[in-house]
Amino acid sequence: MSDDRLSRVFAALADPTRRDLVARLSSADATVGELAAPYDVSLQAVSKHLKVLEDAGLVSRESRRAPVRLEAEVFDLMTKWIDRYQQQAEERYQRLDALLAEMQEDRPAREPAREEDAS
Amino acid sequence: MSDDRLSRVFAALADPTRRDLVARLSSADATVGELAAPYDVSLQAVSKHLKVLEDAGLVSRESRRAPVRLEAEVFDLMTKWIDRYQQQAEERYQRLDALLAEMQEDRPAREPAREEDAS
DNA sequence: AAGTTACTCAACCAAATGGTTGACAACAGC
DNA sequence: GCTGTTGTCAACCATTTGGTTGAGTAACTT
Repeated sequence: MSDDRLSRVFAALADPTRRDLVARLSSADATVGELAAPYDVSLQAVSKHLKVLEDAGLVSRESRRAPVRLEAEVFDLMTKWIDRYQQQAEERYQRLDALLAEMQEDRPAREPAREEDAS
Repeated sequence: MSDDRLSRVFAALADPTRRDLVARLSSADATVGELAAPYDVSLQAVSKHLKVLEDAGLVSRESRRAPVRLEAEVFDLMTKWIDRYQQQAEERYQRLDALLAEMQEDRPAREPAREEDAS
């Protein structure tokens, strides 16, 4: 895995267990033990998942046994990236639509309607 | 990796090369060869990256040599997930702030100011 | 101070990932 | 209908990932 910030955040959220941890932490802070309880994997496995989330900056803790807290600001990193390219793509499709519409308008003028095209 | 849709999308975007492909495709459709040109990895590697993006529903093609097209709607999947938990977390923090503010107001009434606290 | 509880570290394992090279398939152009 | 170009498939390799178990550390409790 690449180690840049955005890559770590996306990679962290690519795992359904970790997404579920984030979902639960959005309702309430919780300790590692509390977080681990619902899953049928070992506590160590959940501890590792939390480390991945922590390395991505998605969660934090003040000390070992302190409740884990969601760092929701990191979401902005993602939404900014997404919005940028989504917007760019949509603008492009709008221009394409406009172009097609323009071609539709122009054609009858340049190539007058035949019988089949007439209303 | 889990095979649910959201996992595939996040995993696909966890790689910087694939994010760059998406970024470039947001400006213009392009063939596999065109997309591969700027990178110093093999064409096969880029072809694999595109397959990952395609399996995630992020890009599509009409035929093998046709230009690759970005499917920007998939971004909505992510933003919906993100927004939901970001919003939930933020509301919770607002309630926490409100609670703290309330406690600040209440304390002087319940526990009258001692000398040190007085203005 | 000692014991329990809560968590992490370390070593290991199987499977997935990102890359390679070589052979193959499919489509344009002559 | 060949031929060259474009892209994919297959096999392989090193590294990473997500899981395990066992041992260790750190912090409450008494």
